[in-house]
Amino acid sequence: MNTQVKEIAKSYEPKEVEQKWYSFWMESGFFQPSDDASKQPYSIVIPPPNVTGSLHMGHALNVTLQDVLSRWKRMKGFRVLWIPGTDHAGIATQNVVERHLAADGLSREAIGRADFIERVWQWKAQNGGQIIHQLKKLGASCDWSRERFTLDEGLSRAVREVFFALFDEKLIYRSTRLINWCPRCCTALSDLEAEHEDYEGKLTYIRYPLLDEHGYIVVATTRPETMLGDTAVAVNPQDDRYKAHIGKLLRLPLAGRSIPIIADKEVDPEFGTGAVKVTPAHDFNDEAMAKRQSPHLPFIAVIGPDGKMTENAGAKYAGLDRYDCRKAVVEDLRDKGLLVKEDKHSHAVAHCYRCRTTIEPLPTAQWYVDVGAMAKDAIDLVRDGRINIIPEGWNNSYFAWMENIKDWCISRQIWWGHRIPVCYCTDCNTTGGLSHGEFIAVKLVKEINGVTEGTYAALEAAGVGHDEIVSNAKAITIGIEVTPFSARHNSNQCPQCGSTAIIEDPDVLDTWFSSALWPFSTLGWPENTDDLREFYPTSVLVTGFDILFFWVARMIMMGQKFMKDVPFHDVYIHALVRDDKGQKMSKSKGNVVNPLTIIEKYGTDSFRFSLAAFAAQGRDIKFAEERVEGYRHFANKLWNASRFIKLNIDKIAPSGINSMDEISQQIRQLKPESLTLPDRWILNSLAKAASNIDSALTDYRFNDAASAVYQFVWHELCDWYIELAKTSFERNYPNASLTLNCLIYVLDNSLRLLHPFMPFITEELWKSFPQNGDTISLAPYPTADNFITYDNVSEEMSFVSDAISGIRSIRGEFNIAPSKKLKVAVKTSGKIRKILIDNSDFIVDLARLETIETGSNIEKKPSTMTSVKTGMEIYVSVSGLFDVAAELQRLTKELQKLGTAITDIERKLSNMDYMGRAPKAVIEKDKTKYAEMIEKRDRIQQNIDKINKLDK
RNA sequence: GGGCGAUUAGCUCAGCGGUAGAGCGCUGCCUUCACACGGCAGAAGUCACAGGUUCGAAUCCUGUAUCGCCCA
Repeated sequence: MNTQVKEIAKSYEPKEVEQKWYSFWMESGFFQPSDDASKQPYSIVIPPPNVTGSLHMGHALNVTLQDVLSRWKRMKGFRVLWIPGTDHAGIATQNVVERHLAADGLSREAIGRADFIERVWQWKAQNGGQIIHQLKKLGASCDWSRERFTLDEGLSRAVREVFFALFDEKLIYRSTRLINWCPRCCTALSDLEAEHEDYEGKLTYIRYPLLDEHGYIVVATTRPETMLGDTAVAVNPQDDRYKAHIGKLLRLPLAGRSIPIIADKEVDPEFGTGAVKVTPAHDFNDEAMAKRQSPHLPFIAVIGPDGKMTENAGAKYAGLDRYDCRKAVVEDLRDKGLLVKEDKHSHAVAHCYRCRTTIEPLPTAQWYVDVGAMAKDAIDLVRDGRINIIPEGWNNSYFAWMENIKDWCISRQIWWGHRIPVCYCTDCNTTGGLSHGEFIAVKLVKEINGVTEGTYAALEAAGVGHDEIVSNAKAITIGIEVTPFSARHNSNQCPQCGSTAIIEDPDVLDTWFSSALWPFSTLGWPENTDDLREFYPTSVLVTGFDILFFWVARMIMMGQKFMKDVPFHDVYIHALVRDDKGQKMSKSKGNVVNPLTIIEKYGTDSFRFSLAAFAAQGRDIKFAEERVEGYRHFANKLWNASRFIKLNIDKIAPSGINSMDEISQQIRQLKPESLTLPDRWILNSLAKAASNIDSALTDYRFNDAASAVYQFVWHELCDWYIELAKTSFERNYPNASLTLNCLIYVLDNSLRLLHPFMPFITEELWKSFPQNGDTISLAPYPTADNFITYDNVSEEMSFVSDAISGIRSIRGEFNIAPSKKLKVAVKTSGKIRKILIDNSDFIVDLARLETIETGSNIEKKPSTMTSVKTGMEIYVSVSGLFDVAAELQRLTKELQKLGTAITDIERKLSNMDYMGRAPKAVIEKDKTKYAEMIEKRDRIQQNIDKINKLDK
């Protein structure tokens, strides 16, 4: 088949190319897994980006790496399925929509739950597609026909199924204890969602007077306002200062009640005064301490869910914001002479990961998952190597977290999310014999029959009916006394008493609960689908370490629990992308680099290639824009290499060329002697590069793969082979068309090697040559065993390139213009001489020579410059340019360099320990090197002697 | 407080027992018929510091310093 090649522009312009090919790939369905069942499956689920999100550097890196893997495996003949999707991001999305409502003077309470949810869906329909669109801009080869959303019908079903199963096993339970509460989002958070940050605060020292005697005990606290909820002061039982006071009573200042002095071994005598106030309702340590006492200390909550002081704080403080209250308490203590001092004190404070508000630990009833047994299995899976974490340095973090895991708080007091599928009967009685209605607190959106809030029972008594309560409630709080029942079979009727006065649990599940099911819910579970059978477990999960616990650990637990198998075999954990100074990118710092801006400036391929090249294991990425620019140059280089080839097709094969596939066939069948030395050399180099790249990708060494392909394309193909090919073409060698074919073949393979990193430019170039395939994205990926290799080529080529480099060095160091043709004589003999003669055209052209002569009896002539290489002495004569002093300086410097190396190696070789203990191969290598260096040194010395004799 | 990681050329980073590497930047020469988003040549590093293990350490071990992260 003979086909003309299209014209090609002088530089690469990414924009239209990218749009064109992405549409083509999508329309052709190349991203959907092949239906050839004989192919091995390879599957990845995307870490679902937040539906409110827009593309940031972290997504870009994450998605690029997954795309590299997907495209690479697809080309290697796997049935690749990469599932995309987004998560509903409960708190974040709800916050966004609430902000919109606030702008219109509305609130979610004002419009009610059903309306609000409807509005969130509308918002999602309008804005939720942004991140997906941006992933496509990156070139992500996801199967978009399988795109999922954590709140879609199928995934919601999976969530309910898992909930019911765990509930029935009693692994999901409801309990009242301290939780991390965000007073702004007004919801409970899991431990992971409370982020600790160091904060420069104060340590306040307060006197607590003894009740029955004179004197007082001084306690130190970072939160003076919580003293209003103190129910004890604790000291270490070994602390001699306080031993005598244990068991006595104190009068709690401001509040006036009496509280005991207790002993607890966890009290650190070094902290503050060694006596600490105990506020069980507002501090996790104090809660634990309270529960260690027998009987338990009372819990007095003085701060409410809104972050304001409650009635328990006393009339004076009730209603104050917790921070205003802090000031008031300190002032009042000062007035009473009970404030000792305030010291500066740095300590960690927990913040809401969504809104940065300071967390308030509050005792509330929440739903939990008992993760103990699942965590144990999840630890074993990694320990046994059934799941590999790469790089393995993360194993320890994983184990440490898993081994100390606490039960997972999964209920959130928000509206957007998977509603917790349990119900409560308002008519049944508690174990204590009271009506459930007594323990259900309701706030109504409006006044009905004169009431706006109260217990369910009280509202009923006021004549507000069940339906009226439910449809007008803006908040319902279900007491822990009320027995829940699973909504699996029936949510309209109480299974105990048959009553239809049923209240649904008002809370929704933590978004991560649905994310934890992602690897199997996206494949169709709980249906036993073809996808599920085919693609579970998935092959690899690619993610950042920041969600190792949030997400990865929980997927492992849920996958093993419900699929009885790992969710993925490998977990590749990549770095965080920081700014060029190593700072975490954040909006508040204003150092965010927008990936889309970079893409706009440099093209998607350059950007992707940069990210892959940056992705060395076990280290954060400092994003340096100059590197992206460098890789844009690389894209342009590749473009122009293709351009060169095409221009030469017109010259060498004016009637057209065969397809790339046919050329491949032909190259493989060629006899070595029909090819030039450079032809054979580049084919060998290609084989080596392909092997390095493929094995780097196998090990997730993306940066090594990227630099190997860069090195090959630029420094072997472009710098050497294309230059050498020009000789064949310009001198009209009879086998010039074979060299042309070699070039096309090497380019074809280079494009395929590069495709996973730079999908657009490679498709554009590949499709501009005649070939049999529809798309490079399904062309076979080159691996070492695809190639014929030739013996001794690398050594033979090294003599040619040494000669060229030697002459170029002289030209460079003496600033001789490239246009000045040089006369060169090379003293050499035997095999090396033959190689130089056979390839002298290449040397003449690349070193820009007028003449070259070789021989064993060549003698240095006066005023010639010398380069000594292995097996040859090169003499360059340029009349009028010779500078004795400069030449002597140059050679002497080289001699000195060599001298140091020789001394080092002599020391080694004369060291009996080294000779006795080092491996033989190492010694042999050193000996050979030594002999070569000595020989080279002697010849340089001889040349210096000659200059001294001839030119002085 | 516990743990992890980093410290290599001006900058960003590879290398992780056998003679220090890349990209960018820098210097000189060159607008040579693919590419100036280019070519050729060149300069540039006590591999944080101090000990130790080893025939041999940037690489392994111990400690110190600085920076960063995670967990409490």
